[in-house]
Order: sequence, then C-alpha cells, then structure tokens
Amino acid sequence: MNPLMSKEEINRDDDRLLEEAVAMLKKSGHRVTQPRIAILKALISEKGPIKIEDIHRRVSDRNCDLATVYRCIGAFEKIGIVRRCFFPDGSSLFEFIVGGDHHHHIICTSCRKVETIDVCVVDGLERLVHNRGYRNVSHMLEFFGVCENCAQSEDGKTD
Amino acid sequence: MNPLMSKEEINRDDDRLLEEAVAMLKKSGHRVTQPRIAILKALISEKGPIKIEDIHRRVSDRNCDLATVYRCIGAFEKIGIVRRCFFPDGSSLFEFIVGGDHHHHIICTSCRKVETIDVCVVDGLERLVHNRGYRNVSHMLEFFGVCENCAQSEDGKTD
DNA sequence: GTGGATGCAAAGAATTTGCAACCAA
DNA sequence: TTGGTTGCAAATTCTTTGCATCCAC
Repeated sequence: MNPLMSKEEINRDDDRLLEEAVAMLKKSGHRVTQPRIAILKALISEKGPIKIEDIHRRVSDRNCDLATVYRCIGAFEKIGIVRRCFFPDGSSLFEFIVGGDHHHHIICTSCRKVETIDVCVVDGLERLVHNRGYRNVSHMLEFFGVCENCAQSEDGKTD
Repeated sequence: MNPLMSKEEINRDDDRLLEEAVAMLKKSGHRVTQPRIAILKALISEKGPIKIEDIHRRVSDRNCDLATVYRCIGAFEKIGIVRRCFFPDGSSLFEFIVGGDHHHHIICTSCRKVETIDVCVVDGLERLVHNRGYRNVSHMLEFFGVCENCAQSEDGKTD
C-alpha cells in the first residue's frame, strides 16, 4: 500500500473497492447479500491472500456459515473478484484482486508471511502460450523461501 | 523427450533415472523398499505431473496402500525427487524432477492436458528474492488456458 | 411473488495418524 | 537384530451437497 496514504484515505479506498466488487456482482447477475458484503470486507481488509477458514472466523460474528463462504468464494473466483493462490503444502488461499495491479508473492515456508512482488515479468509469456493455441490464458507464479526472521531463529541454516 | 530417441534408449534412460533416485533415497538415509520402487517407476514413466490417486492405481497390483503413497511422496518431496504442481481447482499433482531441467507447464483448464514449457525466465528473479533476505528460495509458475481442441468443442468461445 | 442465496446437517473427498507386523540394512 | 516402513483402519481436515427457509430484487 501507498505509505503516504492516511488511515482515512485507506478506508475510503477500501470503500471504493467494495463498491467496485458489488458492481461486478450485480453485473454478473448475482445478488448483493449480507454474507457477501461481510466476506468482501474481510477480503479487502486483509490486503493479501487469506484462508477460507480465516474469512469465516472474521465474519462469523455476523453468523455466516462456512458453507456460504465456500460458495461465495467460488462465485467470486468465477466473476474475477478473487483469485486462488497456493501454499507449498498444497493449501489454497484467496486474494481480492479488484482494482489492483497484477502481482506475485514471496511466501515464507516457515512462518507463512506473505510479501508482494509488484513486477511481473511473465505477462509477456502469456502471448507465447496464446500462440500455441490456448485461449483464456492466465498464469500463477509464487516464490517460496525462508524469511530473514525465520532463518535467524532456525540458526545456522545454510542456503 | 528427444524425438530421435528409440524406445530402448528411452527405457534405458528411465532405468538411469530410477538408479539416480534410489541413490538419493539411500544418501538421505531412507530405505529402498518394494513400494518405493514401484512408486518411483510410476512417476518416471508418467513423464509429467500425476495425481496421488493415479500413482496408487498403477502400483496397486503390487499391493501398495494409498497411505503409503502419501507417505512416500511426502518423503520424495523433502528429498527433492518430486515436486508439487497445482491445478487451478486447487488439487495437487506430483512430478518426477531428478535429472531433468527446470521447466514449467501449460495446463488446459478444460481437459487437464499438461504441456511443458522448456524455458524459464523466472530463475533470475530468485536472486531478487534472495536479496530481500530469503533463503532456500524456490518458485512455482504454471500457465492455465483452454487448449485448441477444447476451445473448438466449446464452440464460439471468445478470448 | 419468485428465484437465487443461506443455514444446517450430512455426505463425500482428501489426507493424516496410531499401531502391530514386517523387512531392508 | 533393529529401527525405518508398511498395511490396515480409524481419525481429521477440507469441501461439497440436499433441502427447507429466507430475502434481494
């Protein structure tokens, strides 16, 4: 996030993202319900990949069922509101992508911290895939590693 | 695979890969058992990402339990004999990587066909991640799309 | 009013674990 | 001989589904 942005500006920004996502819901013929709003807010405030389970925990005070979270996230993914990310252990996370630039992650395999890489050098390769006859091309790129903190606490770990 | 290679040469090549993997097992203090040999052979003959379930199906005539496949694949992954790949739906596949060049995949989201991309333009970025303080850095890059065949049968699908 | 969305519970799939028997080194 | 490995079954975890009720439009 932009470090020069004040708290209010960030919140205002979040509101705009919410509106944009709601518009996408409507446009695709979906209804705007309480659980969906709550899930969207959780996704937006996370500002990064988040587990289904964690989304549910955050919205559960509003009494939203876990099955509903799964169903909504599935719908959001189809519409293009979220995208699925992967942890090296095979578990899935979901990230809010409305109004954001395409980017990738560095994931600490030890503490699971997630950092963002703003550049994407891979976009150009999608054309190559397109030229092989593929349509609706997308890609997924994640970096894994042990972050500085974890490397220190794990002591004399080499690289 | 090299198209100029005869069937015998391919089989000889597979044997060499098996030997190499067995050596890695021994070197890391693991035992070379019947189920492990069978699983390695299944992985090698697949020449691409394969599901746990499919590995089990192939070796089940040798009476290898599904739990054993999971345990062995877990061990193989730690040793560096296989690596985990992801399907866009979140399911995991495993690919034999001993003696092979680093590469990536194009996965058809419709028929699940997997093609290989030999080049990797991302390796250089690992240094960038390393410079951010990460150790044991690796990465995962997959392309998704609808292949030519599937796009045709799905008719007037746009891109 | 009506059809899509939800909650609840139950089913289903994927993966892990405990433990006695087994077998590679 | 001995400890790592396996098979079997049970336990967990993750995800989906059926159905009556509900509510957004």
